[in-house]
Amino acid sequence: MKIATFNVNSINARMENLLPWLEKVKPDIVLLQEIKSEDSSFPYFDLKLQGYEAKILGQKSYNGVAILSPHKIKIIEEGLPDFADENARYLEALVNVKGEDFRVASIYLPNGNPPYNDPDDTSKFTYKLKWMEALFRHTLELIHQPEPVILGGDFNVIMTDNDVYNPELFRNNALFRPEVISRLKAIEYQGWTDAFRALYPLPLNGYTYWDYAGGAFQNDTGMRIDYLFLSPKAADRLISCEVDKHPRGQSKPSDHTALVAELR
DNA sequence: ATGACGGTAGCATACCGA
Repeated sequence: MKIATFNVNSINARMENLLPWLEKVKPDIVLLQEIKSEDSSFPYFDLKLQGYEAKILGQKSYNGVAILSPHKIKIIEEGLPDFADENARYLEALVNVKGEDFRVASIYLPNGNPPYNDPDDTSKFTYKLKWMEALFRHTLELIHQPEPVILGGDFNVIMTDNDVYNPELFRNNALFRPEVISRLKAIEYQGWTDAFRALYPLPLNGYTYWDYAGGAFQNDTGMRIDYLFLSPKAADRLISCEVDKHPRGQSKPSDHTALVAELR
């Protein structure tokens, strides 16, 4: 069973990049973030031609998450339970792969940095912390589910100094603040396994994002902010987990790339 | 110190992003 997470930074702008990647990698489940589209503009037909059914929690212009699979997808949650959110950032489903149910969530955690025109505005950071606390409460339930559970997405958190090309430059950034790192660690401590780090200990670079500006991809000045977290039943079956840098090097790429794991 | 670069809405430029 192959599962991937990929922040595509607009699905409609990314189809020429995404479709060849699906064709080559053939994942059983794909968790997408930042689709930046709603039902009326989502490319259901072109994905179906590639063999993929799609379920989405859409939003115009910003955010939006989706789950793709050639197998049957049953939506369980649209948005985090018991959390009023005006943004489309959480979608949970059961996907039946070859007779077995997997519970998966596509997560687009808030960025949390202030708008450029108002650096003292902390409202986005407060929202990020609240969002993480709501996620903590829900993952506490999820880890006890009978199916293997995979949480995947763009978590917008840099966990350690080894996960960013220049830690000092980001020390005060909302992706790297101690309040945010401690909240993601608290979720991990519930018993989730960071699939990439379980197989590739520090300090190996597992960057999943490189800024469009300044030749960041060519210079490998990136950060590791996309994750696949596995419940114990899923972690016991982990075979591989790789950052697939290929789509990031193609024309018209997303600024993120895909993270792919295989479970036996 | 700042911006780079890219997407969307909608038609000039503002907002968002990591």
